[in-house]
Amino acid sequence: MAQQEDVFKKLISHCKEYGFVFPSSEIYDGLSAVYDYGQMGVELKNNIKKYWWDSMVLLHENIVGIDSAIFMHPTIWKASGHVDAFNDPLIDNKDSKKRYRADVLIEDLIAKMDEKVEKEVEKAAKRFGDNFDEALFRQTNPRVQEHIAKREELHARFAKAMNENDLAELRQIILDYEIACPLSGTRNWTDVRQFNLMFSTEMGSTADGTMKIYLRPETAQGIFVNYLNVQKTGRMRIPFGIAQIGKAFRNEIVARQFIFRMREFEQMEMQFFVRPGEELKWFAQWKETRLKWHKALGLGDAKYRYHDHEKLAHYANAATDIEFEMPFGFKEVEGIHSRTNFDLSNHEKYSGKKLQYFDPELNESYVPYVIETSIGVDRMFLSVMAGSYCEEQLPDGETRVVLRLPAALAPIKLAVLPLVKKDGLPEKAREIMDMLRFDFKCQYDEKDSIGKRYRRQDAIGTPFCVTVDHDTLTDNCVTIRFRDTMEQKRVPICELAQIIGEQVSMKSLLRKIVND
RNA sequence: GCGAAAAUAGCUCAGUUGGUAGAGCAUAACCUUGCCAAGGUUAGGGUCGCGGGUUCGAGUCCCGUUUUUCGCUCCA
Repeated sequence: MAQQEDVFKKLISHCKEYGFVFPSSEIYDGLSAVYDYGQMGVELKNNIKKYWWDSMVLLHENIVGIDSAIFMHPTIWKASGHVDAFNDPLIDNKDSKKRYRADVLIEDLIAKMDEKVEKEVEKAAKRFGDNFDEALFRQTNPRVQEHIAKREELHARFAKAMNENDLAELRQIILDYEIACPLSGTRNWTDVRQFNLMFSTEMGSTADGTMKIYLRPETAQGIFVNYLNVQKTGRMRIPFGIAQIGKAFRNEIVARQFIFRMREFEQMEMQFFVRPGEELKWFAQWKETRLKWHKALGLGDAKYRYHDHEKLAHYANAATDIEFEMPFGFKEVEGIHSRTNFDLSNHEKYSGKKLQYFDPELNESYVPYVIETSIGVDRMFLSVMAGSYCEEQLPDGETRVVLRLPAALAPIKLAVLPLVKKDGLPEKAREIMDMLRFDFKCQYDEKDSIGKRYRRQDAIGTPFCVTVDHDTLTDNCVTIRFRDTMEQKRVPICELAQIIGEQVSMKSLLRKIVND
């Protein structure tokens, strides 16, 4: 474990040192759990997105993409259940370190007070037997009256505090009524805090005409609210899917572990609309398809596993994660959920619009069921980096740091290196650059010894180095050096585009998914 | 959120009982070599995370704060 933490630290340093990931706002001490992608990182990230996008919309006739806005009508988040699920006033007991909903603690106390009244009534009923006038007893008994008064006082105070969202008052109630933690028994409470996992802002520039809106906590809803638009204008027939890549925002209580859990993150989601009753069949199929997509990268099949959910979210009837072995253990990279018709039927309810699909084969209308595949781009990025980072012991005793990135994802596809920076070799190298730059992201380097330059390219995962030497000027051949094996091969310049093209194209990855 | 540890150059780290900041690598220039990181000369780069305090004097001691990592907690 200590060794694994070590690898993780090295990976974070490597990301910074070679321009993959920087802490956000670094010159201002950074912003907690926010990161920026650098010049290498953005290329890798874009390539990951392209691999996913092509695997969805290129390989499936019945999947199309959209790009919906981050701002959405606020009612959408009521319909999706996000507003209700995360609007609770929470309080922590410092001794037991347990977190409670402040309103529930107080409601429990009120319930206890009610019980006391009922007990008094029960006792009196036993004592007086048949002659007992319960209503009269409740109205006149001083002890009952005392309980009820106390209860009413608390209830009024509580209701007012909840109404005004007065968190300090909620805490004061807990202190005044000496509510103790059920676990530790102490009254050592933190402040009451409102935890809303959605970021909010205001739309409209004048003070009175504003509307509270949220930054979307998932991209899925943008697909749901557009599903009929797409279905009708694209003449889609069930089953069909809609794919989307975009930013989402969650105000996590604890955001940590580098780019693994961030408050601003990017999702690649595909919602697949199916007939009711067929959802579990499709769920199983997508589970398989998605794992194949991951494994095609060649980072090692043993690094992936499924994690089936036992506790299901409010919208799901089946769910599984694809986990990747990060330096800090197996962690979720992608979720595959059978979301039933929860979202669409709720949007019907809240919007008042029919969101049904007419199935010409069954000759009936229904609200489709949905299978969701949802993958975090940043987590995927981290898994690719972690799976590629390698400190290799060479036969001569040297250590080589090499990023064994899948060639199709590598930020730089090839480096063009003149063996010496004189005798016309740089000019020849530039010629080769000019020839290949339209097809591949190339880098030119003439500084330092050739070995050093190879290692620099290894560190950023460049799969090919092309070296121009004195013979090149006469025979028009160059040495191509392969990152993973360090092997070298002499090839004619005119063959370079083909040799490299085969290896670095997305096609080579996509074919693996289709053929296997 | 609670607890622990840490923060000094782009990276990894030294820095003595408190006395005005160093190395290696990296970066840039020139010379040299030329197929797997290690030659020479030179240069740039740090208000030691930030803010207070103690002191004649703080990178060093004290307090607060920010950020990061780890453990709990949370994660629709």
